[in-house]
Amino acid sequence: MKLKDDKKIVQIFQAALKLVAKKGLSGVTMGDISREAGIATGTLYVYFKGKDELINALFAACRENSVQVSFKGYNPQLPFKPGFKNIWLNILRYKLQHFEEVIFMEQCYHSPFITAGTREKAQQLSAPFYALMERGQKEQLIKQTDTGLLLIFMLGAMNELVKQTHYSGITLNRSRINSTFDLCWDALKA
Amino acid sequence: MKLKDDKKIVQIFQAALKLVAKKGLSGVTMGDISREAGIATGTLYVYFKGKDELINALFAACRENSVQVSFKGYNPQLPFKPGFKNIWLNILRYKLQHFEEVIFMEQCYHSPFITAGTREKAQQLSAPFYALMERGQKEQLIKQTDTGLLLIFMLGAMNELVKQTHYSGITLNRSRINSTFDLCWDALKA
DNA sequence: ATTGAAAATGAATATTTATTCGCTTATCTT
DNA sequence: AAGATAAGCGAATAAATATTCATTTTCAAT
Repeated sequence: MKLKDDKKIVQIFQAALKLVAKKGLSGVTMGDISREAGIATGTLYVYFKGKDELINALFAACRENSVQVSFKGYNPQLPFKPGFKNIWLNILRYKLQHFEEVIFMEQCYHSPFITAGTREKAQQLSAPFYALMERGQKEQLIKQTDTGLLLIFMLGAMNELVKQTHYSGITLNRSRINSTFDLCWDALKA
Repeated sequence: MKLKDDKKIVQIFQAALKLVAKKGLSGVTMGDISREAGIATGTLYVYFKGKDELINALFAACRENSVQVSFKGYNPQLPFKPGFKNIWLNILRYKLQHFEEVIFMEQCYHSPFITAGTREKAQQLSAPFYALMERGQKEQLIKQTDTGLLLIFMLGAMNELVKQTHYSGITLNRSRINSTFDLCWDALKA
């Protein structure tokens, strides 16, 4: 009995991400994915029931991964602002290093592939972000505006930053990253 | 001699926008579009060479329209901040009222449909936005950070705001809109 | 009213793409 | 080492989709 290879799933996911970032969700076929992953088309169907399942699985994996990485090194005992910056940097770094995931997630949101269930689960993973904002409000450090609004503002700006960085070839050196954090902090701070 | 009907092009565009916002670019077929527009599939090919041309034309039309609307009522003689808020509100209102275009543009960016030429032309239309930021900097009212960065920040946040507003059913009443403007202004102000 | 040129139609065709399946190859168990 | 079980293959098939085209309808000019 040979076992399904986890490494191969990673290969498939990476192939799909690369292709979607390059050509968009609508431009990517199962044939493209298998070729890019270096396996036969039929093999895709050993790992996933079909295209839908593949896309949903990838979507869920990306989401889980990104949330998990965001809070790496966060210690609620320490003061708010450095902790917040830590998370902000985690997110930005993640998005920069996983640009393809950013694009993939964006393209998926309005696709017929992602099921309500998958979407739901993704949403639930946002809870820690809300909690973070509430802490900042409790400590009177950030504005008493709806936390959803604050998060949208912060994450939307970051997303666009990452995308435009890629297109326009701006390099995000440390100084530019700090400038951007300052924009964000000035926006949110009480 | 019967003439091609401009109203029909609008119908086609609106059908395409509606469907893309609902199902994503990858979920929309020429058949869907013609059905939604209330015309025969073959008629689409009277107006456009094919799907590519249709998508590119719609992309260009959306972009031109949105830029044009953004500067409505802007008078460079008047002080910067109210002028800036005027434009900011124009953009926000436009995006809220034309949610489908927001989604369509987003989905297009990484699709194989949009040609380099179309993309180029869209980019050129950004010039007035850069000029606006430069004015604010000259008057020492906003941060001396790279204008591209400032714009990305502002527009990215708005885009996400509009999207999340639709999903989560937040209603953007006047007070909430003003809160969001304050976030934006605090971010940019010197 | 008649006519001609263009628009509109939608069934038929061509093309693309997802999925299946009979077969081969690899790996685990005994 | 042999047998069994599952992975891997890719050509063949099925399904979905774009595009064409022979025909009909519309409408402005005469």
